[in-house]
Amino acid sequence: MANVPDKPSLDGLEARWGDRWEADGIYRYDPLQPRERTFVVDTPPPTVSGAIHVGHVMSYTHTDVVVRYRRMTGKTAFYPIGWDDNGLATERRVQNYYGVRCDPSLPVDPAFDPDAVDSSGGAVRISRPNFVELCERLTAEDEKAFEALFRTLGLSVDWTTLYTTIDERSRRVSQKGFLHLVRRGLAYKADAPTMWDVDFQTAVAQAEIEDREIDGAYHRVRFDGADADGALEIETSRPELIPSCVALVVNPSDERYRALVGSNMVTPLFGVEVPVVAHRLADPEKGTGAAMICTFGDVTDVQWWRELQLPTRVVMQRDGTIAPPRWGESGWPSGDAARANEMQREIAGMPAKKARRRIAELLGASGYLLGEPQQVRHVVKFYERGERPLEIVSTRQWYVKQLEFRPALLERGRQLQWHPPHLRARFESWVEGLNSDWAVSRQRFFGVPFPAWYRLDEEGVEDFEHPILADERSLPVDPSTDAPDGFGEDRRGKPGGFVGDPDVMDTWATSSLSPHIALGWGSDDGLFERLFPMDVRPQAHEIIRTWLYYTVLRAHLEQDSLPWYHATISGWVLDPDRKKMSKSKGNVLTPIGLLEQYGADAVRYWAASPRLGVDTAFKEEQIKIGRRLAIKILNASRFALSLEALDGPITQPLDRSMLARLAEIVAESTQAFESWEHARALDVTERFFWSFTDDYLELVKGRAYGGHGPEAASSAVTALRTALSVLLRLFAPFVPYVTEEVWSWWREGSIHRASWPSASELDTDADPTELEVAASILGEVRKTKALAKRSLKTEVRRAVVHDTAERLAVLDRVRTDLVEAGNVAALETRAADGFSVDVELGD
RNA sequence: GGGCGCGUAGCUCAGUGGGAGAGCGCUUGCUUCACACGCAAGAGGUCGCAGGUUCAAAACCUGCCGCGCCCACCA
Repeated sequence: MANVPDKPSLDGLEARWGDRWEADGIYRYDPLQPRERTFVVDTPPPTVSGAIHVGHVMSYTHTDVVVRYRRMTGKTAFYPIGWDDNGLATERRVQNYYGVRCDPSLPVDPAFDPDAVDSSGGAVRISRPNFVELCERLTAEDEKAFEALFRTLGLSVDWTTLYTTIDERSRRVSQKGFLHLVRRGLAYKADAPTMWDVDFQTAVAQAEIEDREIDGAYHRVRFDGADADGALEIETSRPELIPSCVALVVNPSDERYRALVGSNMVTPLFGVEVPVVAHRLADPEKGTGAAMICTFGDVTDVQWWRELQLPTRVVMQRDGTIAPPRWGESGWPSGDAARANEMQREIAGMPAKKARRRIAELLGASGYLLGEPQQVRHVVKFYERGERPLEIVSTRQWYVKQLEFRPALLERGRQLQWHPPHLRARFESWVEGLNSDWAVSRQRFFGVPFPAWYRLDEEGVEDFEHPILADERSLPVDPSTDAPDGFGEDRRGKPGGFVGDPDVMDTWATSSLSPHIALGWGSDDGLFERLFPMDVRPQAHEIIRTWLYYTVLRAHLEQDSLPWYHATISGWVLDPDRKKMSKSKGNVLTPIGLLEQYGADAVRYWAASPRLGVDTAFKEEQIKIGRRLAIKILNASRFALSLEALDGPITQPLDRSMLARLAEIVAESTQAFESWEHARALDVTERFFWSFTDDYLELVKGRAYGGHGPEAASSAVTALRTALSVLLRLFAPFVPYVTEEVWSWWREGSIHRASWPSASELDTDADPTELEVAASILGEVRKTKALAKRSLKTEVRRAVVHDTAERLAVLDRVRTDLVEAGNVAALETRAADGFSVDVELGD
């Protein structure tokens, strides 16, 4: 009946079964199934410009295991796949890979050859179309690598659903979502201070900011009173911003300065009169208790500037250098405008760091710097992909409202079922800490453009207050090449004509619509309406504040709903020293070699072992164990399937007992999966499996070969095959290749479309005790042989089992198997309170 | 400063009211007719510390110590 190979092997299973599954459409979504029989996953589209590492393997395996389980319970899976290729991550990779920079002012070079770029003299500037072409070219290559990995790993995604975050569907959905927000007043354009990366020269959002500790220096600086009496000392790490100082601030309760509040002081070097103001956020404990307010040094400055309605005097330019004098001889509200301009010329064009040193010298020379600058390590905000501290500059950006929805979003967080539950706290602390609306426009190139244009008045000045929005039916549009309705392309850039919005969306503005993209929101096949909200969002914990948060926000605003019912959060894979893997540390482990060396099942076994939410140190040993398991499955199956005896009724107590125990395992595994605890499901199955091979198989081996007659043999064989069928299915979500291979030896169809085992297939009337008693006695016999350094074949002349009457009665039912497996000549029993076995070995 | 999590054998981790566990590693054996990519066995732990609750605590409570992360602050 079974077609069992002589030398079963794991080699080549990935390619063989991968092709077969694809050809047979095993993992294809079935749109005819009703929603309740569909399992819908918001698969993370990985950032293809990033390194493939073992963390991907772990988190994607976690999801795949769960999907495979659901599929076997009779559901069809909508398990899409996408690539996140849009955005700054790709641009940065293209810049480094080809040695280029995008310069939108350059015309297209039709003859541009990326392979001929000579960047030895610094990055080569190329046009925007040429740059975007390179982005597309490189991401296409990166996507191939990811697809190869995901296919080898055996992810059961439906490859017909493939999308990328820059493709036409994603652009259409992103633009449609944006237009809805604008029309409902939930997105708006504003000119306001924004966090700004001076190298990438783009706005960034709060979610993309990280703190880093860097070297700095506190400078103690004296401000003289405007009326010649009184002076105020402040401490600042950014003296180069003195020209943009608009006020000094103290705490209203600070007795030391109370008298000065309301008076004016004069900025050193620049001679500008600024008021002393009081505000609760001024901390008397910090520095001198008095601080200067600049436009803008940090977010507190912005808050002071806004709440105290201070003037604006910006000196920091978008490229991170100090602006040249721009207020003219009379423009400075300074007692000595000529000197102020002279001072600014001293630092104009310098990057902040250099200007800081120069200003410190000038302050020192004129006696305003008190003591030496004090070197400190301090924490500064950086764009997560950036290299220099963020500046705050005033720019016109699109924003999505979020501040006013904080209470509603917290409630959404409570409705969502988190696995593990405690990670909801991260979501909550993020929502509670939001300090501004979402700055969603980026001054970049490889992204989804805003479907908006601006009219030019007769002077050619843009009317930002009244954007022309694209018609939803025309999406996606590119306002840099498409003209708005009612305008010909010849009106572009002309007075009385229009210009396109030059910006692109934050990549999260697209990714936050991943359920909408995957389900084809806005297309008329009804898929979105049927399957939204999805069942589960799987992801890693570091992007709770970005991807998870933004997706919840968008679904709340657009659908007044959660985007999914569950969120499963995988931990990180740490390096063996428990350090986070990162490119800069050079400790990133790529899984490709591991997959080649150990096989996909082994790697998946390792990946599925940690629970959700737990960071785990990488251990190659765990992968070897996975391989050992896969090989064991192969060999145990070969044994069970190559026995000659025919199937027959399961009559023997040991056989029934084993199946009864297996029924418990089925129940435990099922319950674990239903509780989203895949690791426990694997653990209970694996634990049983090893005792199955070590104890049960050994106990019935002689009988199965026919040593006690055909009926006893067929009972064993049938029990073995019944158990094998169940075990293979319990293992199938974790090790899909080896289980499919074995299944194919004796069963029709794919195991991955077989039904999840149920206790009703097994003997639930029997008692698992027989197996347990037999195994424990066999263990004692083995121990005696091992301690005597004898072969396990050694005959036992006499074994005396001491145990309770109940257990001795149980023993009696499995006596034959036990005697055979232990090679026991005489097995005697004695009633006793506790369990022990006296073993007398033969010669 | 606020929050979350963790601390169990050399290592990686499971166990959440009643016997201190698994795998790896180590040690010692065993060519046993599914498997030497194997099998069997052994050694190894005051369950971070202190107090409390309980007949009973690794588990529950309180405090402390250590580690990691998140948020906030960051003059």
